[in-house]
Amino acid sequence: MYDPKKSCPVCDFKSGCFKKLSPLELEVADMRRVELRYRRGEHIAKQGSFVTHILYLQTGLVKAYMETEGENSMILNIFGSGKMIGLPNLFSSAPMQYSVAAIEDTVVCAIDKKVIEDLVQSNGEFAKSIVESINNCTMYHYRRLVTASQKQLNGRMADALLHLSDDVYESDDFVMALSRKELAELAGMSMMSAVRVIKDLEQNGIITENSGHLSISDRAKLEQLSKYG
Amino acid sequence: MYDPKKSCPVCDFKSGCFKKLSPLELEVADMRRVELRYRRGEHIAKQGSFVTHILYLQTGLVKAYMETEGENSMILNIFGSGKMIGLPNLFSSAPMQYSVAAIEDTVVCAIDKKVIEDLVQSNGEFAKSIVESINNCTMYHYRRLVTASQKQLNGRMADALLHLSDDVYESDDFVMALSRKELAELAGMSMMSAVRVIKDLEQNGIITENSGHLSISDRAKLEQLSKYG
DNA sequence: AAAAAATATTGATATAAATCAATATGGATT
DNA sequence: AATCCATATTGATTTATATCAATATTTTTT
Repeated sequence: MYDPKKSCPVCDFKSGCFKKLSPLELEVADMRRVELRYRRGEHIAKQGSFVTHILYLQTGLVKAYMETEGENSMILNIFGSGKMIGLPNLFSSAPMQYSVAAIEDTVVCAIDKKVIEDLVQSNGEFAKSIVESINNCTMYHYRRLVTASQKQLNGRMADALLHLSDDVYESDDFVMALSRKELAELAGMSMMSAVRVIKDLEQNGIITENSGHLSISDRAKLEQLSKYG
Repeated sequence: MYDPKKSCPVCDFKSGCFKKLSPLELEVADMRRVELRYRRGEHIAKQGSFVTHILYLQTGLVKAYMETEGENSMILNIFGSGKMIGLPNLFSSAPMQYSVAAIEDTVVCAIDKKVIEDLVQSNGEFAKSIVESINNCTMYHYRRLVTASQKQLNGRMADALLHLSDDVYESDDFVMALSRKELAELAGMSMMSAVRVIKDLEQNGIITENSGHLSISDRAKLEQLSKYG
């Protein structure tokens, strides 16, 4: 059922930052790592728990979300393959700020946090690429904050869809793995509002949806909604 | 008018991460640095411009804010002395994502970005402390995002005040340097709403304000508002 | 295949918060 | 001290969006 796990040095799914490592460094990382498989819907990490490992997303799709007072949580980010999860907890004993769950079947490498921390300190190129990776997230969160606090329904949904298209699927045409509820939690609105807004986008020919497949048919308009809507 | 500027190796205002540097490294940084003084209200950095320097806030108080479509901008963060500004732009050619302006008279060290980047790559302890610093910001932005998208007026203002008290002034009792408009932009609401909410907090004995001095008289209630309000 | 459960859709209503508008206050400038 | 301008305050109204409630559809379980 499980493929035999490949060791880091010969792994084809290597993350950008791991390409900066020597064979020896990769060996060390390999010894402090486990490969984990999750099915659609399964929990991967729980908000409030200790962070002992950094997760590298080999294949699949996950959501990082904050569970808040009240029942609706809020999705911080959707991560596709190649992304690292947990970097904000490097050099910190703070508990996990968010939970992680699989949206699609997912394979994760869990690497001892200490190994990553040591590499940041001992390998300048690696440190650089970790900082780059964290900073990309920061930029996204800035935009996200503006979206959340200044835009209304159409603009918020447009931003959520553009994020999926640009950063996650890297295509105008993708299998929409998120439920309406999840889309609502990503865009920051109630599920009912999400349904209405999406219906509206379809009726205006901005997006097309059939059998779980979403395509952005009028990107220009969607971007305009993101700006002014 | 200007004090003679002290060189980095003997500076008492040194940031945490600079304490990790050797005298030689400090010399190098010192040569690629200018000290700048700004008066209350002055612009320090402009959104959209190239980022050539990392700013170290020696003394004073500044706001980092995003200028958005429409006229109200949004304040991302208030920084007091000892903070570094511009770290998210390390190893990136992206333009400045936000503007920075002085709220109080402020002294800033502007250090060549390249110098900081080189130090991250060559000095592991320095890299560690830069990552720590970025990650603290990230944690704040996560909380901020939840505030913006899930809380209503009272909770949003409570969070803004708690941020000022906990992270900026580190006291329950401080000179409120922000105008109502700025408080509104920090809490994510209209200025009129900010006025009303603050009036309410005063009437309920949660905060006290006189002659520009704010004190949190009932922190427990304020924290409760942050949670459920 | 039938039943049950979860998810999605739609319309009607309630509510939070923005906007509009008028007035007040406090600093700055002359 | 008088004028001016920016900031602040307050009430009335409008608007966006959540909530409530009913129904439909899809998915899962039996």
